[in-house]
Amino acid sequence: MLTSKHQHLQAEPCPVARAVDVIADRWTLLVVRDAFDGKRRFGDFQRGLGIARSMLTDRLRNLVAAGIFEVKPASDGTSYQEYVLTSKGSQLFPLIVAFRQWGERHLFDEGEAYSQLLETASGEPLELMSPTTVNGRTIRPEETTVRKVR
Amino acid sequence: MLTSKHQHLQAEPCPVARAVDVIADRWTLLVVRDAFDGKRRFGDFQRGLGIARSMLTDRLRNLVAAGIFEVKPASDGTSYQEYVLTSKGSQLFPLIVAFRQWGERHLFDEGEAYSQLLETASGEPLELMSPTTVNGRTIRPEETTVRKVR
DNA sequence: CAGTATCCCTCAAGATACTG
DNA sequence: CAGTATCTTGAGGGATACTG
Repeated sequence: MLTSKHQHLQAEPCPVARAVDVIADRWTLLVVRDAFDGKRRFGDFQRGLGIARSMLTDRLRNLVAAGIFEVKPASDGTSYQEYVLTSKGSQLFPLIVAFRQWGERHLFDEGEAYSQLLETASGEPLELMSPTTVNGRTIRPEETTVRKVR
Repeated sequence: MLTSKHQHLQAEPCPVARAVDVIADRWTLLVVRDAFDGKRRFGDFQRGLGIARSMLTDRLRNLVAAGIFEVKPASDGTSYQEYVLTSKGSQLFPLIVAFRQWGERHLFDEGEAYSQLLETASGEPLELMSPTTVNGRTIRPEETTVRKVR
């Protein structure tokens, strides 16, 4: 059996540390990205990513164990399985969008083509996400504090 | 010299893939988190994270090379350096907040304590970030499409 | 204090072959 | 097609010692 990750961060009181421990792995994040893009089958992920089969097996297992994917019987009647996002998994959408928006802004040359995320109905790109106060005002990092433990 | 990362994703047209390639590494993300928490010195990061010195050297080097940190002379007059977020680095704030908010909601038991991010002035936690259309309406993953290349 | 230089060991990762 | 099993390589990562 392939090993899972270190896990030592799961005892941390910082939610960032725990979240990083669960999903901040290159293959894991790309699998989740593809799931938001509608992929569900082992072969869909495997071909799209060019990931080694054993790696994909490992990542899918971890994602299911983490409650991010759930396994369902294949919708086409074959005896295989589909990996679909749970509610917990779907709530990773803002995280994937945050990766995307930062990448769009900072990792492409002027005029260089990139794949874009659009609102299907309007064809418009999304608004740039930013943290806001409860009143809806955009907040800058310097205006925030971490309260150590609650 | 310690090696940098694979880099093969930097040719990808998907901004998520490129961004993942640059920053989706456990230590890298925790260093950036600490930078938002005000840390600037090698020793600050090292003690806070318990990271091996050589690992920290490698991560800081990569972060500077990626334009996320810039090196400045120490503000206390010593001959050492400080690592401060550039504008590009500061724009990772929504990403870190996305990790935090997902972690808060899904990786702590009911009533379990966690370190919280607050608006300093009001003491209030931030609003839950979510992707919106240009009109400000919250959008769900199923309402979006990736347009392959532009 | 802020790094650099080694050493060493585990594990991540790909390649390949096999199975129901 | 959807995995599992095995093998090998090299990178990730910690520990320790050294340097300006």
